[in-house]
Amino acid sequence: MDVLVAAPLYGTFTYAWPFSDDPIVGQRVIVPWGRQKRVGLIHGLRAVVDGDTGSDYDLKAVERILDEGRLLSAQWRQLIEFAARYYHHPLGTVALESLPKALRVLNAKSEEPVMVEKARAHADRLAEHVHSEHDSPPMNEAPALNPAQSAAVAALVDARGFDPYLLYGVTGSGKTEVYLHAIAQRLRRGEQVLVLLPEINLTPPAMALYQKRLTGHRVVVMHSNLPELARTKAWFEVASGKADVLIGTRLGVLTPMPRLGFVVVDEEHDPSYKQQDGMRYQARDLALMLAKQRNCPVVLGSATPSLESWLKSEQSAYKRLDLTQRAVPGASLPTVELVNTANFPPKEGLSEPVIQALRENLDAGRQAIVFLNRRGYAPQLVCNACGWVANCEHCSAHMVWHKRDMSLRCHHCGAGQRVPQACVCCGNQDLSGFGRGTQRVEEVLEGLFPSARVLRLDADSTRNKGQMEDLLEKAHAGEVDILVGTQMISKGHDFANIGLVVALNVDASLYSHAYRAPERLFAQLMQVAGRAGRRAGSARMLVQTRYPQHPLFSALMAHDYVRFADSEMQGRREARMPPFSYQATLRADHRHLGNCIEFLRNAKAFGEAICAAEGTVFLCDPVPLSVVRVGGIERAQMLVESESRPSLHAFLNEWMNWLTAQKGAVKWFLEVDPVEL
DNA sequence: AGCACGCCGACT
DNA sequence: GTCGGCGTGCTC
Repeated sequence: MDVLVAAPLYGTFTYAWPFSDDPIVGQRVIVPWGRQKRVGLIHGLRAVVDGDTGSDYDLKAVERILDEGRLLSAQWRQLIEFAARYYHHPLGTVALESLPKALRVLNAKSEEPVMVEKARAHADRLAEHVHSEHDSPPMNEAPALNPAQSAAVAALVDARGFDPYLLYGVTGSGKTEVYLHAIAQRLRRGEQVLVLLPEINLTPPAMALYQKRLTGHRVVVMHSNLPELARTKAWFEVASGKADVLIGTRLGVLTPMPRLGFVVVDEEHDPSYKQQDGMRYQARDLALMLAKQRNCPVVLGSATPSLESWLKSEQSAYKRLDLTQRAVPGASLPTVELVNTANFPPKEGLSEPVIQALRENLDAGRQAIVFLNRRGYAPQLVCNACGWVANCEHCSAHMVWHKRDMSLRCHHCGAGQRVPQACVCCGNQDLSGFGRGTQRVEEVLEGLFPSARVLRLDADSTRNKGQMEDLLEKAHAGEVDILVGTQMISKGHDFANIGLVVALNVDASLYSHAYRAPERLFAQLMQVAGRAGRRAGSARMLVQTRYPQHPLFSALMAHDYVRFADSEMQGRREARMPPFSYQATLRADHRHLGNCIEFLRNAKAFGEAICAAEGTVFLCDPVPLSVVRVGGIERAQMLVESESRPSLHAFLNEWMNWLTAQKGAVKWFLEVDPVEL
């Protein structure tokens, strides 16, 4: 009997089966595990004859059966197995950790947490899904579609079998309406639908909309912030096939869906689809694999598709559906103007033309957005006498000054302390902030426009539950004149009266060594531009930059994603970078950087021995991460590249054999298709 | 990952 | 004298 257990160990574990009932693959059990007990998942029924395992360990017996029947279907296991194989992560961990906590950890008192029975009973109580073309009510309050939207809906409704689509639609072109209409029709066929969104913040409004419009169908949400019972209930509802629509963040893709017939990945370009710890998967890519395995259509939607998806559509691997016009008649995209900071040096971060535009916009009685991707008051606190800078003691990073709560905070490890009264180094009391974050820009704006109502929207101002909704409500109700915020303000929210958008602090992304930075910046600027002019009336966007001649801006001014994508794609093609090559990184963490580098050097030497014959896989030299130390741990990594995905994975498989055999204090992990480089 | 064992420094 | 820091080893 082969059992999967949540441990960072590759392979299955063999146990004896002492019960008269036959074991079922996909059933949970309790197994003895060293000195403890763990939840296990039956993965194979290989019989063990008379305790003879053919190996040298003592066979232990399964202790208890947790599920009466099969909990996890073969279809679900197929996706989980693919993910574990592709991302080179232990199968037991992948399988167990994708389940709600109640289903995978043992409770001290009763071994099966009460929550499981509650959630299971809740799902059992729901009416069985009955599929009928006729009693499925029509969609409520559906606005009329324009021809491009109708064509997209028709394609998505008619699609049969595995059929990937890229819905390329400018902001405000009504992609959500396309999803809703297509989903409504597909639900009538008795299919379950998976809708992935990049962020938790986007789920409440999506949930409200989908529930309102898809009456008669059960819509549930799933994300990591959901209270444990709610998540377990949602899981059972979806896994039992009782719920029809699952709206989820990336982990939603790992939920079993027995009747799955259609998959939507909204804002497919969004970097949040990439998990950044544990199994570092790309949920968009797993959604594609899920659709392939389940032989159903999948639609990726974006106004600024990832270059990966764009290339696929150019190669006709994905069918393109274009929405080139904004859905609301009269709504237009803002005119984009560049403010050259060489000619208009900013005072306190804002240049004269920007201040002027803000004033005019206020006078016209319209709202403005000021976008800058940096929270806090100032990214550095410096001593004006000796030049000392407040640094984090655990990380190689400056502490960020948060003036509101008089604290210094490290954005890498989360450490916080009070702002010192005087310089730690020389005792001078003249300390000041260097650079500007959202809090400081908020303060500057309040000083410049004393009668304007300024509201800040970032991770700090929306920390508490419901705070985000409250602030957005204020903005929608017109109780705000200027909204200052990070990228948070650019995602999904539909403000009615925005006449001006200002983008600050964009230059670092233009010539960053992170090769995806321009792609990300372009997407952010297009997205925040899309917040303006959603209703009738013209709007402006001002971008403050020292590099107005950068080609990114000419594409932005023309609202021309295709031009941007073409030029970026050409650069990637010439440099043989993704999507024209495939990458993986090996990272090493240890208290001393030297140990990380040494480990990686050995890994490189071994790796080169593996692939010397073929020459299709290239290993780069180990390098320290740009922020070397976080939380007292130093980090280094090395990049592995190949122009052939199969070659890369064949290499990684062999390399893993060596890596898993290494003993030592250096923690390492592989990342396939890394985004941050 | 957990968890236990074991070995050294610094405390009531 | 022990409390507890974390290096090391193990899990069918």
